[in-house]
Amino acid sequence: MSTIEDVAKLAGLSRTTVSRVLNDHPYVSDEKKRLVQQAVEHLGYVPNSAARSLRNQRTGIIAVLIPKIATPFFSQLVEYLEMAASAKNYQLIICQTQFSKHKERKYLDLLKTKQVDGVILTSIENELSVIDSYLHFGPIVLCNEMVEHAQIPMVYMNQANSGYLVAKHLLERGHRHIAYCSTGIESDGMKAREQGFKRALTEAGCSFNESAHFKKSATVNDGKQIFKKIVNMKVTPTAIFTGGDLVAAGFISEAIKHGWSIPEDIAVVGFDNMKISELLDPMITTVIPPVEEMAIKSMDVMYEKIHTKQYRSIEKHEYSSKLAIRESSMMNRTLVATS
Amino acid sequence: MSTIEDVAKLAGLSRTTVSRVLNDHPYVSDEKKRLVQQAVEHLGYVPNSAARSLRNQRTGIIAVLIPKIATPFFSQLVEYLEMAASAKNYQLIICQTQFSKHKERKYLDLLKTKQVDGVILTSIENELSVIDSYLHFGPIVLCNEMVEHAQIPMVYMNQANSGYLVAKHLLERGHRHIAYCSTGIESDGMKAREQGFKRALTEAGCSFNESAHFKKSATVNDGKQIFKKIVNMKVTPTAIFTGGDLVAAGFISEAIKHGWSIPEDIAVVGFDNMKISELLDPMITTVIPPVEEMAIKSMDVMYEKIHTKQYRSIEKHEYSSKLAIRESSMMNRTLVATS
DNA sequence: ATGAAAGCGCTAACAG
DNA sequence: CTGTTAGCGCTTTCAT
Repeated sequence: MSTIEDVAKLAGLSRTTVSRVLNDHPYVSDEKKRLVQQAVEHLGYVPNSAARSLRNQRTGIIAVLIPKIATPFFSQLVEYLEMAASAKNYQLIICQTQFSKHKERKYLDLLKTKQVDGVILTSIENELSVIDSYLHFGPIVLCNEMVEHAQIPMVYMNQANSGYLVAKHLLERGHRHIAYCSTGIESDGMKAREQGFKRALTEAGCSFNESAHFKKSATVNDGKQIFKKIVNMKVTPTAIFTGGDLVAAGFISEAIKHGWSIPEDIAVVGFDNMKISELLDPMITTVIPPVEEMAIKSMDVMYEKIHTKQYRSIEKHEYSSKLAIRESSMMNRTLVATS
Repeated sequence: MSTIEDVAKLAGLSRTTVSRVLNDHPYVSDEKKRLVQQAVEHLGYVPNSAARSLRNQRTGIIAVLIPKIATPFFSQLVEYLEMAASAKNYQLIICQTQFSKHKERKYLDLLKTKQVDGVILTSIENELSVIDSYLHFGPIVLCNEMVEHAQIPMVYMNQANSGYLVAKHLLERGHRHIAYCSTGIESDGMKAREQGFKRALTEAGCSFNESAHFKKSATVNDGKQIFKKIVNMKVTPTAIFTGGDLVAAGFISEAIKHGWSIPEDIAVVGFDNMKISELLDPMITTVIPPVEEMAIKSMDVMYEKIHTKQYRSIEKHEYSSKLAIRESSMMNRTLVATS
């Protein structure tokens, strides 16, 4: 492996000049430039990045902390994050926290050891104060998370609006009795989604029945269980917002197994726009989160933070999701008063 | 940010001793050890990894090259790779090649610049000779790819066996006319899958009809198209191996739309064990690739290569997939002679 | 058991 | 426009 010294010798120049050529500095004569390029070519020289990192105090690497990469939503997010990073000549280190406080802290330490120039958090396991304390060592950007008063730049989807959109859509189709499922994640974002949902109901003069509020639903199986509960309700809802496509899929599959028709017997709306939502029969109406926008913005913000070195700031970058209206909710219901 | 020098000063010792304590070297008195630990604690000192990398000529980072991370199979693979890396105290850099030769080469350069200690390739875009030339700069492990005579360690699934398993299963159910779909990827692995599939047929004295061979099928839509073609065949197959769950899903969805019953009218077998295969009605019989085993082995091999520094070697580590028999093929067909 | 000193490979003052 | 020199933070001979 040849070093800059070897190149300098071969070209009959100093390391400085070689370095200048390599880094496109001005004030180098075209002749020496050529000389250097030839020597570089000849030796197959490539600069050593550890030496560069040490000298420049930057690594060109950003860590992305994720609960589990195989979750469709997150792998999607990572895909866009990687593209955005690549466009800015950054590498991405993937860190799976597995929902562990300890792992999250361990990975945040990458900031202290200067192994990365910044950290993107896509979920938060530790107390805000813990996260906040790391801001001393480098930039952190919250992507897909929002914490009310944190002095950390945040990029997230407008969950209140998402919830509102779904409710509005169902109300417009004549539904007055709509079930709601929470994901079990108790973030500010999830609270906002619920509030947005309820606000739409209130505005429509429609009350929300807490008995139709299902908590901690995230999996296919949860969806199946919810159907079983709904079957036994005295007043069954005419629509359900499952909060996730997997839950919706499980719910629908169980419903069909029991001879129900979707959306005739009950309309279903999911969340995430997973591939599966287009493959089931009926295709599932779902919320499309602004994944690409969030990824690009997060990287932009990160880039800016790295360069201005101002890490602590209250910045909220909000993006709106869209509703993909598909078969599972595609039917107008004759208005019927339900208490 | 404090350095080892600061720690040394505060503890009233030399950098050497501090370094010895930090790296668990022998021959340090317990007293000085304590002194160092106190100083480290007091200053919140953490070693700088760029300096370490430069000095030790190792980064503790491994690059994983992947076409697209959001592909379920790959995100699954990355999940396990990250866990295996983490267990060995390595970080993973994610590189999406987007099927581009150029990007693949660019990322392989990470080996030259010594930004990573090794590269795991999960697909191959460039000529073998190109890849091979990088072995000069560091270890490369092929994970999920197999190239006949390459002197690069390989970890992969036994595709011949996978194809054989599927054909055997369908033959046992009485099928004599089975359609086959190729993925469009022309790797040795894919060829082996096809050969294994055909071998089972031959062994059963059953001939394969090339008119029932569909090429380049990878997406849901491809599956739908294939159904349309099958409908119009003079002799329709009684079973189809779609080579992928998405293709299977598309095929089934289109078939049902046309009033066909699965598996009664045609049995369907997919590949990959994607979540969707369990959610459709009927649930899809599919091949479960040994993802976790491959990930763990790849990391083991990588670890060994890094430490022995013997990068070029012919090593084939083969793992077998399993067949998840589900509804889409769960039916015996009365034996009927077909030409 | 401990320390002094060299050096990993690179870049940026500074001087000319 | 070009070269000399110092130093980023760490580990490891080599002495003692």
